[in-house]
Amino acid sequence: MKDNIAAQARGMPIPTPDGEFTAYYSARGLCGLEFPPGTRQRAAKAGEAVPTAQVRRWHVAVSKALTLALAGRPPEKVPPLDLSSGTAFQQRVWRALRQIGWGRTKSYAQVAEAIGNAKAVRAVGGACAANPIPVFVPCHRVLAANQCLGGFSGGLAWKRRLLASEGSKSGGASPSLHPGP
DNA sequence: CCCTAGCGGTGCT
DNA sequence: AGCACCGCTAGGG
Repeated sequence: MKDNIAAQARGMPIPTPDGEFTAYYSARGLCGLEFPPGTRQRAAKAGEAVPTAQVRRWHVAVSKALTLALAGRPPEKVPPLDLSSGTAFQQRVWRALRQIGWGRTKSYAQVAEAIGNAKAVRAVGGACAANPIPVFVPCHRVLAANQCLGGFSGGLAWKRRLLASEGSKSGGASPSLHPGP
């Protein structure tokens, strides 16, 4: 899969009230999103697309959608996501994650069941950790079985933040969770 | 509360 | 091939 253009690994900034995110694009769409620096962040996949007119258009849409999401309003339309970097298993998980609606949550076990591999619970966690596009691929909507937070590669503070913006209770039922930083 | 065993995918040797 | 990670879970001290 190399509809490679100029192999330009440049990220494009998205200023938000919560800090500056960085977005990466391929020829197929958004392929990576980084949280603002400061806390833990993931190593985003490098984008390969030069900022064509289309990429710029995507970027505007992504920026708008992200800002909306952070403001607690579900983005109505999101640009195409390029998830081709993942393994077959990861892509299956990510697709399942995208079906979890705004404000809803699932456990890792439920996601495993949803992809028809009920025992691959822990592997689902691994796939979530490898998610290149947080927020839009809502890995933050996956909680531990006891409604505890579970983990989050971008830092649990972000997971809480995202859940809060969706009106989800992040383990509110069971206060005895091991929080994070 | 803590500990353990079993689980599946991934990435490194 | 093997092996050591893990954003897990269920079951027992």
